[in-house]
Amino acid sequence: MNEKDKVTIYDISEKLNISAATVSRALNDNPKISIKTKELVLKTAAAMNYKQNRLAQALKSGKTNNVGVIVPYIDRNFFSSVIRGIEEELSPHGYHVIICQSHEDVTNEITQINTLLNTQIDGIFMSISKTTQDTSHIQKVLQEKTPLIFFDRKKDLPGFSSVTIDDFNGGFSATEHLINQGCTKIVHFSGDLNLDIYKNRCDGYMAALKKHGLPIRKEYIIQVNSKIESGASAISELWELEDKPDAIFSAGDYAALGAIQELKRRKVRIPEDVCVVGFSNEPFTKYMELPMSSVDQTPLEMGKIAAQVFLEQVKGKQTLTIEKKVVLTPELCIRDSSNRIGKAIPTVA
Amino acid sequence: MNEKDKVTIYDISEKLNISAATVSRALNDNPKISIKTKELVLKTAAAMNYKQNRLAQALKSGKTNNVGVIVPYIDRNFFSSVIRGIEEELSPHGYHVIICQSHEDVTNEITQINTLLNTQIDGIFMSISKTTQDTSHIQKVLQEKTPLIFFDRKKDLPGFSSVTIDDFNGGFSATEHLINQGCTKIVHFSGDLNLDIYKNRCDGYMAALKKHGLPIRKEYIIQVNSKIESGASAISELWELEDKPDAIFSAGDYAALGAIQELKRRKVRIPEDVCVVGFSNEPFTKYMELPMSSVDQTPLEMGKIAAQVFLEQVKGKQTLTIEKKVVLTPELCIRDSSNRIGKAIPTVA
DNA sequence: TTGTACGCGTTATCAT
DNA sequence: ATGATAACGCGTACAA
Repeated sequence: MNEKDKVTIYDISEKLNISAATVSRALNDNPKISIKTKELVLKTAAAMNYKQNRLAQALKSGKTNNVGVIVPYIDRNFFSSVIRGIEEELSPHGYHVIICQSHEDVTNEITQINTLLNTQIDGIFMSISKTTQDTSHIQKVLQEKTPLIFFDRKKDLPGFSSVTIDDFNGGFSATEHLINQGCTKIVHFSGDLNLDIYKNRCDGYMAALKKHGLPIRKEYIIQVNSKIESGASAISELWELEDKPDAIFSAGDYAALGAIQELKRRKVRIPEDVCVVGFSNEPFTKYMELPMSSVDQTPLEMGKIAAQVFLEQVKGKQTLTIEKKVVLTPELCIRDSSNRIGKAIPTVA
Repeated sequence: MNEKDKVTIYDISEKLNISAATVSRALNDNPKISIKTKELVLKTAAAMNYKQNRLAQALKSGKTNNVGVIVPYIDRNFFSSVIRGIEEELSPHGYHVIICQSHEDVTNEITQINTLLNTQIDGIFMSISKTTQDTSHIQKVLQEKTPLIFFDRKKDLPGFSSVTIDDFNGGFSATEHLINQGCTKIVHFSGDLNLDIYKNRCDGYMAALKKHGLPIRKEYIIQVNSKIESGASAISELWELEDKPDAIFSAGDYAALGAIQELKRRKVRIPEDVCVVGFSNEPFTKYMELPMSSVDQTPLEMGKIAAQVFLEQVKGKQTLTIEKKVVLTPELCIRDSSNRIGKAIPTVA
């Protein structure tokens, strides 16, 4: 009873002395078929261990039921959470999720979009890499009438939907929270300003300062990367200044962590002397020596909503260029690193 | 210049007044073709923005260049790291990685294997769910002559390759390390013993005790899940005992974290009174109040090696049932939570 | 070196 | 209700 070769609808049509077309109809709930033969087909199909070849189906229909997701790195908590959201929303609809990593390199991004297109995926989800400037490779996707949905890191291009968080709001509320804690000299660790998300967080930061009548000081805005060391050395730099800051709002959690480590090394008290707020709400933030405040980007929800946008898009195919921009509100998680309430605020010497 | 419909080899054969076969040959570096026409085809193909339809190719060849990965949850650091390893090793060879989540439920696992098989993937990588007992759905994969490679959580079945870590060794060395710190009353938080990995860690623990002449006490082996609360309540239970332990070796980091939190609440000093070692080396362990010792499972490497095993398997197709078992050695990362000796030494990432 | 013809497994159109 | 046939896009024996 070994089935070495796949059984096709022809095998079963032969066995039943009917045509392959009828078999196909039976398998696809086609109304134009008698219940008798339908049941017969279904039964023997099961008996013969028949499996639909979705490849052939796909070639015929032009739909693969596969989508591609392009992210910088899949093992970054934020991205894997978004992917989880996408997968969980899409798999009940029969879609499979293919993952690609750009390693923050446009070159990879380009080839991945191309090979993804070649495999005839039904849609692409993508967070652009830091090095993506030119967008011609993305524009090309539009011509293939393949839906591409940006999440988190997007480019503002006509014809593309996106799901992002309100990074301006995130930066604004984090900064305002620090002001409410009594901080007035607030430093911002900014990320790569080529990415809108970091630009917006920075804008939000500045807007909050402005609203509260605080000066925007150039030397208080420092470009860092997402490494711990980067945050630490930024602190070293800052502590050379005459006028030392009393708060850090970092656009990333790792830089914030590095800052905290370096501040401790310098015996600076947190949050008494300096408050710190990060961004991303990485899992480690709540388990730190001093649980760190951070802005949560609700990645799971972001993934689910991106998937929903995709589903809408493929359903209502008539409207070719649907363009939907969803903006989620981030959530500020206040923890000990920026919570002075309940702690005695020391008199400044 | 809008190309609404995909251009095929027929379109380009028409334009050049040659046969589609010749075009195909040109595109595939077939030796039986003149350099002239080959270059001509390549040039016009590029000009017409031709893209291979890998779907048709796949249907023809029986190879999709897709592999499936089935894990409980994709946003768990360990799994996303393994997947990263698989992706990075396989993508240079033209493979795409499809991800599936079992949510620790065999039912999902079964349907995922089936749909994956229907889409004609070239291979499956999988870590079984906690609830997987019966393995008939896995056995079926063998008949389809589709390679399936286990990683981390495996079932010992003939015909299947696997890449795992030596969990026995992990449990053994962690326990021995605790003994070397002077601990004699060592508790083990065990995971679900349905999974070999947890059984082996437990066996390693017991072997270390035995080797050093320490008794194996039933009340010192506690079954926990991978939640923080589970570790905390285990401590509460243990602290009811007359004879309180002086060390915890947990088969998971989250339970270990819960234990540490509860111990602190009870003013138990770590590592002076109780040493703690976890398992998995989750990112948060090194950023904790007290950086936690843990056993690293080298997930990235595990993924890469699993991918290599797969590649070998599809290359040397002649040998049908190759069965390769790779066992990696885990790495004990000693940090403050179990380091009574050089306490001042800061832990390296 | 190039062209012809067929098949991969399905589904859809047209007859019957 | 069912059957024959074409077509999806490609690769490849076989023939020329």
